[in-house]
Amino acid sequence: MTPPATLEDKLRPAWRAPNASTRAYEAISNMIKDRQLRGGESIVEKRLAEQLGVSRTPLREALQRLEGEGLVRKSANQPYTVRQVDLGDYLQSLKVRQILEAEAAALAVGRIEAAAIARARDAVIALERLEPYDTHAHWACDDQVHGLFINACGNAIMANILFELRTTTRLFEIAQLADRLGPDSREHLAILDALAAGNTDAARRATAAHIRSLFNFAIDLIGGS
Amino acid sequence: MTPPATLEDKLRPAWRAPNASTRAYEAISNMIKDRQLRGGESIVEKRLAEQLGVSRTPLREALQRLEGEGLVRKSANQPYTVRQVDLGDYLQSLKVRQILEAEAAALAVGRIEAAAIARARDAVIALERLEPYDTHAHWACDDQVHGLFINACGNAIMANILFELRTTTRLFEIAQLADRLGPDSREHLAILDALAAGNTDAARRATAAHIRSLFNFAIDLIGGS
DNA sequence: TGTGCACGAATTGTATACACTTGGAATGCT
DNA sequence: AGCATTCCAAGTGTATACAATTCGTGCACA
Repeated sequence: MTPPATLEDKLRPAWRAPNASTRAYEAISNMIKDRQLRGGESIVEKRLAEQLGVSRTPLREALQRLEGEGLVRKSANQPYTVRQVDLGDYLQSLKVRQILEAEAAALAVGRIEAAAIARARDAVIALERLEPYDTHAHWACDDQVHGLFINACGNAIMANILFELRTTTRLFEIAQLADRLGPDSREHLAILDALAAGNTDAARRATAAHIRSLFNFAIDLIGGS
Repeated sequence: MTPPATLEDKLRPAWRAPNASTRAYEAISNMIKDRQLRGGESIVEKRLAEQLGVSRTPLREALQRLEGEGLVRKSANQPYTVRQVDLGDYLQSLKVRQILEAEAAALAVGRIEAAAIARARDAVIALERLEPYDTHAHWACDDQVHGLFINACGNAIMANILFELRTTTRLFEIAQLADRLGPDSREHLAILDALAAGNTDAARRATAAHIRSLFNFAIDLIGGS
């Protein structure tokens, strides 16, 4: 019954219908990032499986992958729970990011096309002018800027670690994210400037300063409330 | 049929017979670290499941956990393969370790009991005098020294990342590990000295130097062969 | 009323059957 | 011979049935 290899088949070498466990993985990952599943919430396998239209087997595979990435947690004979990133976790993650991302930015100097930097700069400016403010766009812009030098740092191991760290820091429930629009934009532009100028040390400093700024913002927010 | 909670039950709150997937996980993890499963080797699920006395379901759970830790890899519809850490991966991991572990050592200063440092020092010296040389003991000593400050750095996120990085660097097939006995011992003692002296900067420098030494050792080994 | 225990529904853990995919050997064609 | 095609065996992906565990509920008893 398998149809002979048609032109179409050869045109999509990578896409191919993703299997059930991958579908579940992506769906749950998005549900967590979009806060449809909130931190601390426990996941009932049968219910979620039916909701996603897969059986429990691929669902559990997806959850295990997510556990490896730190998005959910589990202990024996207990249900999976969506990871709750508390202030302590958040600050610790930021500390590691400060160290590693600063170095990634330094390593990326001279390895990024000028056009890519320009595009990121445009995205930052567009975000600032976007009306009304949009959380999703904020994250997307953040991804573009940070991804720019993280992926160009030439160290895939470092890039992977930073990818996961950024995923979990994003889980931290930050109510006043909109207040970060101004600082983020300014600091992102400073990083992009340093990268464009080919200044290794400035890139390192600007990135460290940006993350230190996030750190202080969180402390002020909690401490001052 | 459940027997009433006996004294024994209350005495072992944490041990409890581990479930099948945990057993499989630990068994496979050890098989990989002991090189019973060699890098690049592909894993046939049914065969390994029977070998371990579990069904494929918990076996696959174990493999997924191991994939999250980077010990095995997999692409769709392909068998799991034991991760082969090539020179590039090894050097990249070391680069990240150099940055992070140096910082962990610095953070750990003043947070470790003097007795624990003394014990680690004894272990280093005992290893050097051990006759005949034993690979397993070498790793155990390495774990003790590095674990000492990694676990004391006060940042669980950083500690986890370093734990996994150390696991994968250990996978790199280094034939001449015995040749590292001298340098490792010397450098480990330097780190312990700095920790004992409460010298933050010295701890950072000694740790960075140690990992740089591993880096150069690998390059010389490959380049000079 | 409070405490402990037993029972049971709900949920997680495991085994197994079966569907789908892959890789390769055998086959046929040019 | 060389190349493409077909088919089969081996292996991975998924569903589902069942076993084991957990946790709440209600009862018994002090």
